[in-house]
Amino acid sequence: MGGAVRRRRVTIADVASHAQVSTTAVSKVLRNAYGVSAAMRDRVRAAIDELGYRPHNAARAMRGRTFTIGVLLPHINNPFFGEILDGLMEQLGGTDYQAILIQGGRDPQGEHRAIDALVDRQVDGILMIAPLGSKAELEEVAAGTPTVVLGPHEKSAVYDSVHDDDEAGAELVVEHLIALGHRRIAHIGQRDASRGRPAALLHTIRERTYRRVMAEHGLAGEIAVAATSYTEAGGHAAARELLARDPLPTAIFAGADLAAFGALAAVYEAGLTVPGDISLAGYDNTRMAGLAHISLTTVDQDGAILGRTAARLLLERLAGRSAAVDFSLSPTLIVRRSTARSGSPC
Amino acid sequence: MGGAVRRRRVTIADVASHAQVSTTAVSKVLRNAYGVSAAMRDRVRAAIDELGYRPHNAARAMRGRTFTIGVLLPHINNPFFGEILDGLMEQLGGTDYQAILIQGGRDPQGEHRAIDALVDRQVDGILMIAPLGSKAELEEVAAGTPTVVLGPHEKSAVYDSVHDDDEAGAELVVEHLIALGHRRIAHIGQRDASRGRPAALLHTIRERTYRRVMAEHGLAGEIAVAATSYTEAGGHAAARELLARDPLPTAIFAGADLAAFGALAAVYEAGLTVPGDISLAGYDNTRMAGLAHISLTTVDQDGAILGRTAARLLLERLAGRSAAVDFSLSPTLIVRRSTARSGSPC
DNA sequence: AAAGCCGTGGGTATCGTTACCCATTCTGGG
DNA sequence: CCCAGAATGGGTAACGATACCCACGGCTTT
Repeated sequence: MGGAVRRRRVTIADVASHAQVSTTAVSKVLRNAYGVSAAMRDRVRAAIDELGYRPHNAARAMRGRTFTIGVLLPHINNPFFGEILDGLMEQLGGTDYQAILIQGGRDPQGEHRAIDALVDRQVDGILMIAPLGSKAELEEVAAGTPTVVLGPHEKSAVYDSVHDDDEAGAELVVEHLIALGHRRIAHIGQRDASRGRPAALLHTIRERTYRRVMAEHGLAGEIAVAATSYTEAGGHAAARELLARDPLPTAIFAGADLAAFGALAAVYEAGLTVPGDISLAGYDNTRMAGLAHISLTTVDQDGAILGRTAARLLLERLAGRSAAVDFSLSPTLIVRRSTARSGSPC
Repeated sequence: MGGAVRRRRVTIADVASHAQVSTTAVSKVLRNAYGVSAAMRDRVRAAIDELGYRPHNAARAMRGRTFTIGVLLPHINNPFFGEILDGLMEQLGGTDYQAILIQGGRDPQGEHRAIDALVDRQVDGILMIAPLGSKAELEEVAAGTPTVVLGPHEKSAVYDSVHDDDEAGAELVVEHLIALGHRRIAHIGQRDASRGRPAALLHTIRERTYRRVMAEHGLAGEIAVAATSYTEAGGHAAARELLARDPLPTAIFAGADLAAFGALAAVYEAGLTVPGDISLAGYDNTRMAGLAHISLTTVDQDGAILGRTAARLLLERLAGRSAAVDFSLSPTLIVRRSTARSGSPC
C-alpha cells in the first residue's frame, strides 16, 4: 500500500522555484530576516505549505542554529525531574526550540560522554539538571554553548544557575524534627561520585546543613549519616544500616523522597512503624509523597517553577544576554503524617 | 580564568594536515572504510588523539548518518520506562550510536510533533515507546527511518514490534483474583486519546482481556471500568469513582502500578484497608511495588529485556535487515500482600 | 535636477564530511 | 620480463541552508 517511491526531500530550492523567487528569499522568510516585502512573504509561505517543506536541521546546523536545546539529567527515574521538565516544556512551547533529553548516569564519565554528545549535535543551548561535573568542567562547556545549570549552587560568570535553597530546605526539616523532640536524627545522603568541588552539589549541601543544624542544637554527638544514593534501593540500604545501630535513631531525614520510600520499606521490614517508632522526612514533595497511605513529610520546591525559570534564562541567553544570573527559590516544609513527637505513641 | 579565545573547532582537514595525509584518508579511517593500510590508520588515529578531534555531527548528517537514535516516550514520569531505557542503554553501550529522548505527551498531536522533531534531526533510527499514533502513521515514519515500536501489538511489515504479552499478563491478574474468590472485580484503565486503531494499544488490550476473562467466568454483570490515565492522579480519581459505587468492588485491577499507587491512596482515604476490604493489583512490577510497605501484587514484564531487545532489533535494521520482526515477552505474576481471599479478614 | 538613500531581491562562497572516481604503486603469474 | 589486476591514497563535487555582499528601482532632500 502506498507507492514504494522514496521521494527526495523537499528543499529550499524546490520552494524557491515553485514560488518563482530565489533561495535567498526563501531563507529570509524562514528566518524572519530583514528585506522581504509582505507580498513576497505570503508567496513563499504558500509555496512552503503546498510542498510540505520542512527545514533540514543538519544543514542549518552547518551554518549556525539547530533550534535544539539539550537537557542533561542523571536518570529519568526520579519523578521530580518530570515536574521540572513539565515547566521547561511549557516555557518552550511557544518558541521554535525543541528540547531533547539525554541521560548522564551516576558517574562523571558517563555524564561527560552525554554532554559531549549534546555538543557534538550542535545544540543551541544546554540545560544541565543536577550535574556532577566540577565548576571548571561546566564552565568549559558553557564557554562554547549557552548553558543553564539547575541544582548545584556554585555561581559562575559564564553560566546561569537555578536552584532551590537547599540549605533552607534541609534546615526546615531538621528544625522540624528537633522541635518535635527528636534528638537521635539520622540522615540518608548520596555517596559522592563527583570530581572537583563537590561542596556545591545539592546532596552535599543537604548533608552539610543537617550536620550544622544538629551541631547548633548541641546534637553533634548524635549525627549519623548513611551515604548511598537518592533512589529506592539506596534509601532501603541506608535505612537498614541505620536501623542496625544501637540505640536506634528516632527520626530519619532522607535527602530525597525516593530514598525515603526505600527507607519506609526498611522500617516496615524491621517490624517498626512510621511515625510511631521512627519519624521519616524526605525532600522534593513528589506526587507519591502526598498520597494518603504514604503521607510523607517533605520539602516542596516546585519543580515546574524551576523548570520554567531555567528555560526562560536559556532563551534569554540565546537571545543575547551574556551577564550571568543566579536564581534561588525558597522551599517550604510540607508536614504530613510521617513525622510525630518523639516518644509519643502513634 | 582561561583564555577567552573561542577557538575554531578541529576539523578533518586539521587532522589531515597534521598527519600529512588527505582528508579522504582521514574520513576512511573514521568510517573503517576499505582502502587504508595499517600504518596509515595508526598515523591518523594518533593525529586524532593529539588534536582531540571530534566528528561534526551535522556535517555527517548532511551526507548520511548521524549515529543518533531517537527514543520517543510519552512522559518520563513512568518509572517503568526507566527500566526499558536501562536495557536500551546497555545494548547501545558498545556501539557508536547515541540515544536521545523526546517526550511525546499524552495526545497524538504532541506525539506527532515530537516524531517530526526526531525526523527533522535526521536520526538514524527511531524507537517509539507506547506510541499513540495509528498503524498508518507509524508506518509512514518507518518508511523513511528504521523504526522499532515497543508496546502496541500490531504487527507491521515495515517496522519491528517488541512487547510483552499484555493479554497473558492481564489474564494472570484477573484469574488470580477470581481464584481468590473475588467476583466484583473492577478495572482502572486509560482513557483513549489515540486516533486510528486503538485495538492494538496496550491499555486497550489489558482492559479487553479483563472484560473477556470476567465474561468467561460468568461475571459479565460485574464488569466495572473507570478509564482515566496510567498515573498516580489518574488511579486516584478512578478509584474514588469505583469506591462510590454500591455495592463496593472487592478487588481492583489497575492497568499500571502507577495507577495502583493512586488507587491505594484513595482506598486508604475511604477508610478501607488493602487487602482486608479491597484487594489491589497493578501491572509493570516497578521498584516501588516491591517495597515492603506497599507490597503490590503485579505483573512483571522485565523492562530491561524489552529495552535490550528493541535496541538490538534497531541495530540490526541499521545494519541492513529489512524483514520485520515481532518479539513477544511472556510476563509473570508476582503475588504480594495487596491481594487476599475475598471476604477473609486481613 | 542631481545626489543620496532606503527598500527589496538575488548571486554565491561557505560550513565539515562523505562517496565516487581516478592515479599511482605494488604484486604475482605467464 | 611484461602485463593484468589488486591495493592504496587522493581530488573533488555534492549535501541544504545561510549570510555577506551587490544591484536595481523609486523616493526624498537640497
